Amino acid sequence: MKVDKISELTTNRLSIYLRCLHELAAAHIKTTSSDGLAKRFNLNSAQIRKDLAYFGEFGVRGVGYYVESLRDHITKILGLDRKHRVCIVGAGRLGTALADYYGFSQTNFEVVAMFDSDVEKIGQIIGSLVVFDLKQIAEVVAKQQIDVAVIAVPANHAQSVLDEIANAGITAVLNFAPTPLRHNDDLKLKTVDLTISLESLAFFLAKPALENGSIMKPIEVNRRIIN
Amino acid sequence: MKVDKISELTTNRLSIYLRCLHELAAAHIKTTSSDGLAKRFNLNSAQIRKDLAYFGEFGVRGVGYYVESLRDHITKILGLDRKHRVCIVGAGRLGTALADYYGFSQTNFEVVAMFDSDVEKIGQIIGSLVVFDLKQIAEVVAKQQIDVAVIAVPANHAQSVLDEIANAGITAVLNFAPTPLRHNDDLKLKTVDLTISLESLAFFLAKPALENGSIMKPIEVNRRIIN
DNA sequence: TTTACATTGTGGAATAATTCACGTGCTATT
DNA sequence: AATAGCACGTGAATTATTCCACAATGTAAA
Repeated sequence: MKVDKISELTTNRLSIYLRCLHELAAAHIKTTSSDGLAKRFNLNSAQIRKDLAYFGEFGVRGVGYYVESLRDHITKILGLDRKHRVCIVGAGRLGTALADYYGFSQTNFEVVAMFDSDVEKIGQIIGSLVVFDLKQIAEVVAKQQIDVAVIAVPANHAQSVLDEIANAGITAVLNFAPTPLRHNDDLKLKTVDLTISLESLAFFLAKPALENGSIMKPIEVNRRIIN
Repeated sequence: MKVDKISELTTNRLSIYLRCLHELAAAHIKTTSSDGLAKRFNLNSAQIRKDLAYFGEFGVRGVGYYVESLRDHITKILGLDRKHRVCIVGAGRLGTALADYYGFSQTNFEVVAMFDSDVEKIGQIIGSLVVFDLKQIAEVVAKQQIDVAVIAVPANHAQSVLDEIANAGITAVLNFAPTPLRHNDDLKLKTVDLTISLESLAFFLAKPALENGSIMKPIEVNRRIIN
């Protein structure tokens, strides 16, 4: 199959498939099928086959996919076959919570440094990490070979923090500050905006019940997993 | 304009516009235009006009949009003109960080209760909140008039927690557990999956540099804000 | 009042994403 | 070895989303 660019929707789904494959492998299940996976996630099976086919022919007709083999392929595709070294900028509540977020260590991400500009916080020890002065970021990033940064500072500081991160040579950033950020094209910025998520719930609550279908429709289990 | 269903992409953008309108209003700016907004977010101006037009004709031709009036309209559309009462299930690191997350209080969301099943945590005081036993959720939700729940428990407990939340009558849930969850159609579930976000960064880092365009292209400022 | 100008609201084109549907190739059984 | 059955891989159809382009409609100035 030929494609110029892989959609982020596709790579997001690969993450989901991968997690499922880990579970199947742990349960000693040897093979699975696009249909089997699709049912778990309430996705279309053709979509799963297509997502995978962008990267190669991993399946066997009449059989499906070998769980361990597919898991290894996706792991490689997503670049999870090597360790990623992460720093967190912002040693507040959110930053410290993220510092020992289980999900990070789960998949080859390791938080190796924290930064802050607040003199009260610099030097503090959080978990097993010392909080560095943000001014030192370039040197620490170089020495520690950090390749991913997390922004966990208030919105009004996020742009300058991002600039410093970019300056330090980091090209992959996960941002929790609810604000638009400017950046060069060679830096990948992923923003997790909790405010938007919350407000989309509020919109749902604001809609008249009829529109939501909660009154008219009979009880029904929905297996939708991706919002 | 006539539409059956508003896309979530549209409502997410409304949140973004709203935040910007708050800033403009704070700066005493009276009017703005779809083009002015579009430039801030690197969006197409027609898209902004269309997003707004789904809900009414808020603009004035030749002038643009009155900042305060548009802000008020969007606030109402998103259901942010009334308080939402939030509970957080899971009093671990993430849950407690979320409990006093500034962004919540920013837009009419108030965290009014926390729950956990761990006897060590029940009864603890976090900020100004006591951690309740999850078993009590139905009665607390009713008494406190809670309408939004946040799931901040490990993935393996998330499904049963969601079931209890749904049972308690809550219909809007923000989920941080990285796992697919089953639910009825009359419940709105929004999942924030940090693992997927991280892995999409890893994919970017894994791609050969040429594909990313970092070598071939001249320096250029990208104003992209939505990933 | 007329004219010049700015910006909306929107039909329709273009692009992107999902789903259908079917030929292909592999396995298993007889 | 032949046949049946299953599930992949993928071109084509459908659906969703974004963007273009322009008539409509407002303001402001002469």
